[in-house]
Amino acid sequence: MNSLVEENYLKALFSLSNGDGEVNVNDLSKHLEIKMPTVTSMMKKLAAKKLVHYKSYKPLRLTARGRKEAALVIRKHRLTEMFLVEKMGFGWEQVHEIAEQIEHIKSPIFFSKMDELLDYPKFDPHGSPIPDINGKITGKAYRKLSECNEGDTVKMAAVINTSDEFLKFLNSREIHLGLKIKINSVEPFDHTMVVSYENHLSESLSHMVCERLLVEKE
Amino acid sequence: MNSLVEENYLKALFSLSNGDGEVNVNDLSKHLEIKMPTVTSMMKKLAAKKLVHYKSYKPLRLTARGRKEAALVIRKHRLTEMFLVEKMGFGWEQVHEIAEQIEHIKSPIFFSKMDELLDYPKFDPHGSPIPDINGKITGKAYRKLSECNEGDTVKMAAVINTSDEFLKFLNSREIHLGLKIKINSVEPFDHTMVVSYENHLSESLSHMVCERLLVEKE
DNA sequence: TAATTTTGTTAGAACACTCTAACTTATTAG
DNA sequence: CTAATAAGTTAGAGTGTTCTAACAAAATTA
Ligand SMILES: [Mn+2]
Ligand SMILES: [Mn+2]
Ligand SMILES: [Mn+2]
Ligand SMILES: [Mn+2]
Repeated sequence: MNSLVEENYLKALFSLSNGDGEVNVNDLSKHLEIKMPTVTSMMKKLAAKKLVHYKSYKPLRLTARGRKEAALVIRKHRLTEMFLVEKMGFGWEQVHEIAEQIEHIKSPIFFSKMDELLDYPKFDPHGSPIPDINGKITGKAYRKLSECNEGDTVKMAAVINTSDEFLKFLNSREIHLGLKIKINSVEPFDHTMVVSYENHLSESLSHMVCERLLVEKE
Repeated sequence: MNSLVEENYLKALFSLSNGDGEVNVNDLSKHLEIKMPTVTSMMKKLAAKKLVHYKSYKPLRLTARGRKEAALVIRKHRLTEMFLVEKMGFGWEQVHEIAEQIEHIKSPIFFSKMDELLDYPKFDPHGSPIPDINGKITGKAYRKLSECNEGDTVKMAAVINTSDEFLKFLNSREIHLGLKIKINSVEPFDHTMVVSYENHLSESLSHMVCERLLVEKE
């Protein structure tokens, strides 16, 4: 059984893993806001538990077991977020902090009950895929809104790096998952996009914003 | 802000407090399954935080602040149990262990949302009163079934010291809160009661069981 | 009352997790 | 290719929570 602290390290390792699955101590340290020596010693501990491949001065990699256990924590996090939104009436900008705590509850039945009540959801309220009970993730490859072109019509599929303020901004513009957005024009200078959707006929979205919106082509 | 561990000590102190509000280190130690020296040092820490009155070799007493903070943890515990039963479909024998963990979640809005969704419940699934947001408890004085007499008809109001096995036993006899029970006879030798209710015309309940059932006189 | 048992405290240590300071290895810039 | 910078490690310490061993006080028994 992993501790709350270990679970948070595993989750961070997982989400910082790119294509090659490598993570730098430094990046992990910054992401968790925990100093590098502390991270190093925790990596040795997780290596002893066969959850991380650790070699001095080399990038970190989760083992297959580590990846699975990380995915199961992420599963609990995302199921919780979905439950909070769908069954308790929270806004999508309110649920991350609560899920950050509830993901550590030790009670398989608690999460399987959530799963059942939600009718086995595939995505969390921010559009991120919910890993299955074996830790397998079946994620679609969405594209960033910022990479789309003038004239495209796209559908909102997910948001990246979901901070409170960003989600509140989206709320203020009535941007939500499933929304159909038409790209009217792209400013060549700063990549600001002018888009229209529903009763918003001309809304400007900065490049920062468009980088954080994942969409599907129609 | 109290830690998870401190919250568990406060809760234990509260529930071990009798009329005079005094608790022995030894009883607390046994209740928490934590050795006495550890308890002593935690009591000094809680005393430094003005949550406990501590004098060497004297019984422990919660301060007014300590009592309030304990009641607020118990509030979170009981709200959670009620939510798990009423909104998630758990049995009353399943919820205590989960609530033991969720009571430590730091998120006022999470618990106030539960309270709202449950329409401000006054009792938990075991009949224990839920303290209000100020830590005030308005508990009725029920009586033990074991103290009632032959011929009495009573209504199930609460269960004491709710263990898994005990609640499963009650389930197996279809005994639940609100149930009307008639006492047919009391065995003078061992105080076993023969009772009837609903479609159970003659059910024997040992003294141990009757000691743990709280009832209201009709 | 005196001996014994129970209850409670002190001292010292261990484990989990965190930090700063100092050092080493790897990467980047000139 | 060196010099400077960035990344990573080691050593040593601190906080929170727990333990065992030894001792002291209080309560109980004889
Ligand atoms: Mn989240
Ligand atoms: Mn977390
Ligand atoms: Mn309970
Ligand atoms: Mn608890």
